Amino acid sequence: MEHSTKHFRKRDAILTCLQETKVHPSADWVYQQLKPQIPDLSLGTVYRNLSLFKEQGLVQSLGTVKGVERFDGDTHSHVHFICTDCGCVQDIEGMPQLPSLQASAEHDLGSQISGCQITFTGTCRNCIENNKEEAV
Amino acid sequence: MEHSTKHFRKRDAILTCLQETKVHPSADWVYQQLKPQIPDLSLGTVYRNLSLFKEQGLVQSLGTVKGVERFDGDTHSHVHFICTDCGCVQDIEGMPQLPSLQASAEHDLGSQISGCQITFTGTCRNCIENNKEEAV
DNA sequence: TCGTAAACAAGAATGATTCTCATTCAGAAA
DNA sequence: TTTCTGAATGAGAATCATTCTTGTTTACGA
Repeated sequence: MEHSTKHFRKRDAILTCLQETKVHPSADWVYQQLKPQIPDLSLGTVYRNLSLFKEQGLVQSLGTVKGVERFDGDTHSHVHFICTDCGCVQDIEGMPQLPSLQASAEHDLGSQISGCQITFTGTCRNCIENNKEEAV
Repeated sequence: MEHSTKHFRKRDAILTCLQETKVHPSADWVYQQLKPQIPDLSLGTVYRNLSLFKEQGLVQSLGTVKGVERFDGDTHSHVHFICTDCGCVQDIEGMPQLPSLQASAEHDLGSQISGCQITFTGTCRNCIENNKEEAV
């Protein structure tokens, strides 16, 4: 955090919030999260800074889940699992095939590749449990 | 096409349109495409059938590109390249690592995985060319 | 102290997608 | 054939995430 003058306090708070959570949040989640500490925060500011961070590569977008864009403050290349039921997102560790996959694609397309996004979808453990209960 | 009575003519046309193109279209693209042949087609019908096809697994969604959901009538598991400049989508063939990657993820998460989506992003050849020209 | 540019709040505007409701159609039943 | 029922649809309204606009505040250099 180089700056942190009053001028950047909100920007810094948004980035920190992104980096400290593992929920892969939406803009609105970040807003709701910070609102109590920063009552005069506006949702537009969250959106504005989020897209700024994306440009700067400080944050990556996972695309939209149920119509809402989700972000990840962890920019190292990794794989995600998205529950199509509740919309939660989890990291998948490991995946030793990743570098080779990326290399194949680059070979296929030339050097034009700048990003790679791998997403598995399905039903998370929680939702599987809940669905069982409902069925009873 | 089992049915093709007047009742299903529109539904069939939408599915056929999806399956015959390689552009990975949006709902509106499909609508614009079919409108000349089917003047009384409504955009709502395209959306309605598209989400029906998704449920039935006849069509897969690639997620949103520039805020618009894109679809693929080719449901066999393959990899996509999306140009962040013009928004075009291309298939990437090959990728022998795919089955192994999927297996790893399933091992990691249990048997809950139902889908996998791999997307590379970057700038397509056309846009690279165009950018060069603009720079002159 | 001024002037300028960035950051911001608040709320309006946009636009993709979904929903509502009245209508039409197909196929079964009478 | 006529009636009935449920699915498919058109047209347009409603929704809701995201972006844009306007006016204000802030930091900072001249």
